Order: sequence, then C-alpha cells, then structure tokens
Amino acid sequence: MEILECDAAYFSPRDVLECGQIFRFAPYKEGYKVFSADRACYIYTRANTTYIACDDGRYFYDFFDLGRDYAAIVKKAKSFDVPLLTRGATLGAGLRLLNQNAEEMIYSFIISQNNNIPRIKGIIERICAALGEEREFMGEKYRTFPNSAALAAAGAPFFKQLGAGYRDEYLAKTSARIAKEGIGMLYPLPTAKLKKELLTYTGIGPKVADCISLFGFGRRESFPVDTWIEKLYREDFGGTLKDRNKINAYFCGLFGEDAGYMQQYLFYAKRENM
DNA sequence: CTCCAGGCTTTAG
DNA sequence: CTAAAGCATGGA
Repeated sequence: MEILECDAAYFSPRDVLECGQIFRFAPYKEGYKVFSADRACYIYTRANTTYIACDDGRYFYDFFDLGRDYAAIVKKAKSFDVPLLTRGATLGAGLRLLNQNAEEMIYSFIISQNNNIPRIKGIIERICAALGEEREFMGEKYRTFPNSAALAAAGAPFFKQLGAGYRDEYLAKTSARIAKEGIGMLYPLPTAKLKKELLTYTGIGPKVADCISLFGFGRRESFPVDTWIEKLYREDFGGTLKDRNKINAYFCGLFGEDAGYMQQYLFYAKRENM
C-alpha cells in the first residue's frame, strides 16, 4: 500500500467527490473509498493533509491531478473579480479536477443527462454490480467499471431493466460502437475536434461532450453548460443568451485555457445554497 | 397532482 | 438553419 499526500487546503475529499464529476465513491472510516475503472483508493484528511492510500500511486497521482498548482488556479479565479466565482474559489478552494478513465466518463455522462445525481449513482452502481469484475481493496470486495465489450453484450433491455430509462438505447449503441472501434483515435485530437467527434456518438450532446472532454481527456479549456450554469449565467453574469452553445462560447472566451476549473468553482458556489 | 434533474434525438417550421 | 415536442424514472 502506498500513501500519497496533498495539502488539505487544496484537496477536500468531500468537495472533490460531491461536485458531480465522479459517481463512484462511498464514505469509509475517516474519509471515502473512491473507485475508477478497475482501481480503488481510500482518501482521508488528518490535520492539514489529505492522504491517498492505494496500490498504484502513479495512477492516483495523475487521477487526483496532484502535479497541478491549485493555489495559482484559485488566485486566477479570484482575479476575474466576479463575486460568485470568488466565492466559489474561496469556499471551494479544496476542489480539484480529476483525470478519469475516458470510457467510464462517456457512459457515466450519457446516463447523467436530464437526471439527478443520486439516481445517476444508482444506475452506475447497478451496472458495475452486474457486469464489473470482482476485485478486492482493503479487505473488501468491489466491482470494476465494465469494459465496452461487456456493456455492448448486455444490450438495451439490460440498461432499461436497471432503470436507465430512455438512455438505454444510447448506452447500447455507443458501447457497441466503442467495442468495435475503440477510442484510441480520440486521444490525440485537438480539443475542438475531440468535441466534434464525441458529438457523433448516440446520446452525447454538447454538454455531455464537454464533461467527457474535461474529466476524461484532461481538456481543462472545456466548459460544460448545464441547467446550473445556465441559471448562474443569467443571475450572476447578467447574461441574456438562450442558446447553450453560445453561452458556452461566452464562458470559453472569458476564461480561456482554465475554463474548466472556473466552471467547477461557479458550479460549486451556485449549488451551495440549495 | 406538477415540476425538475449536470440534455439529447427527432420532428416541425 | 432554429424551435419545440418527446423521452423514463424517481424524489420533492
């Protein structure tokens, strides 16, 4: 077992996990167990340090974005002098953007459309329980996120029966395509082309493509526009545009290469008062 | 009962 | 091209 460390001021397990970028985690002892693809780790905070206990330090160093200077990102967020963003970067300084498995992001965010987080988590959990491979971590069994071949073999009725609703066909079609083609050709694409290509998969629209790009391909210039962003765009930026693609272009132009981080702070701040 | 959730596809104009 | 209807499900 390896232990990685990070300044807790810039790594709050609760904030990182509950901000909607990841759906597979569970409270455990002093913190959480976190699952990604076929791996697991245990994260917890003691005093001023957040610890990551895992069997594969290299994987989780990248996964938790530990090479990134978050003090600089928080500082940049505050420099825009937008009250909501400053508030998000202050209260949510412990946020981090994860570098997750691309295929897991594709299926997870197809499920996320027009859906709520507790239900999204439940659907993904049932998919893993039924199709994932059994593994063990810290004396407890868990299941991996299934590969595309296993998902494709399950088919639409399986997803429907799990409660995926009308997204059943999206999952079936996209997993069949990826099982056949793979997604290796996507990694080298520049971000604009990556998004364009992701839009050709059934069930992936602009918002889902941006989430996959941001969380699954490490493209920090991506800025997903969902109902919350649309709301804060109107209420906190005085925006009047209705088209989500145009709202996306507005924020990308405003924030540039770190748009994804700003999006997380804004999303965090807006959801705080629910 | 209606409304909404980290929207997308299909169809109509 | 843009606008709106339809879509499963479960909780508030």
